Amino acid sequence: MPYGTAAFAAIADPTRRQVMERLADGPRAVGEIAEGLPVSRPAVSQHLKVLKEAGLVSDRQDGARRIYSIDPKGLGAMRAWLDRFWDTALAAYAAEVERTKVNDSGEEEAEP
Amino acid sequence: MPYGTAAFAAIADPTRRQVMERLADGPRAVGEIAEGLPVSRPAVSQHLKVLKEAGLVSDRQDGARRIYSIDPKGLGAMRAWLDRFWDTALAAYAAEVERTKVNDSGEEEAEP
DNA sequence: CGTATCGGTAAGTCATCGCTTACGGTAAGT
DNA sequence: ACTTACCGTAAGCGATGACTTACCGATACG
Repeated sequence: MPYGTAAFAAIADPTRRQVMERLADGPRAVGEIAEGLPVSRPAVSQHLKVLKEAGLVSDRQDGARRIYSIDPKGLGAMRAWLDRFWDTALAAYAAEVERTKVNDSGEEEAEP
Repeated sequence: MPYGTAAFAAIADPTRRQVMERLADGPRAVGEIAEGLPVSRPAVSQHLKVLKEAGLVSDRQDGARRIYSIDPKGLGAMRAWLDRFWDTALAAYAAEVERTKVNDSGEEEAEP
């Protein structure tokens, strides 16, 4: 799975997650996204480039401005990975809880 | 949300995701996890420390060995964040698709 | 007891990342 | 055409991170 790798690395950065949350409200231009963020506008541009290459956002030209939107494709890949993982992990955890519960019930094996 | 931050940073690393996938099959000792991975055993120990602090794994002592298991708590936090985000993002995307479709249908505004 | 296995920690190195300032190129307004 | 707004890119810097080898405490085993 060489695709989802970029997405996970992309959302690892807090600033990038802030950008994503702003985009969740709807499409925004770069300047609007950068306004209020604690970093400069060029930094936001670089973050948007990373997010785009990860398949998490898409962009469209609108005159002199550039509008960025969420691209559900990348998000879907991440969710798929998590879900595939989630099932087996939960099963293993349930089995582990069961095992621990048996041991806690007062069984000992060798040394009294 | 200062909690999920650590989890996202943790699974951003490919080696750490490999560790998680091995743990998905069931609890494992450190040596077993490290075997076959392209990094040294101390490196795996450091990765496990990060995963533990992120709430993604938990550990239990078994004699001289230390058994690690998946902790669904951290995974749940990530899923929650993604899901909360997923809904609004999809809605925004649907609206955006609608908007684009209207423009694609052959409307022009000013310059012929 | 002595010896071996298991695994966490310390110290140091090398690459990568996120940020800044400076610049250039395109589109819109006058 | 001149100017202004908008935004991507280049260059450089400081910080963080992943890895290695070396070391050490703790637990089983003879």
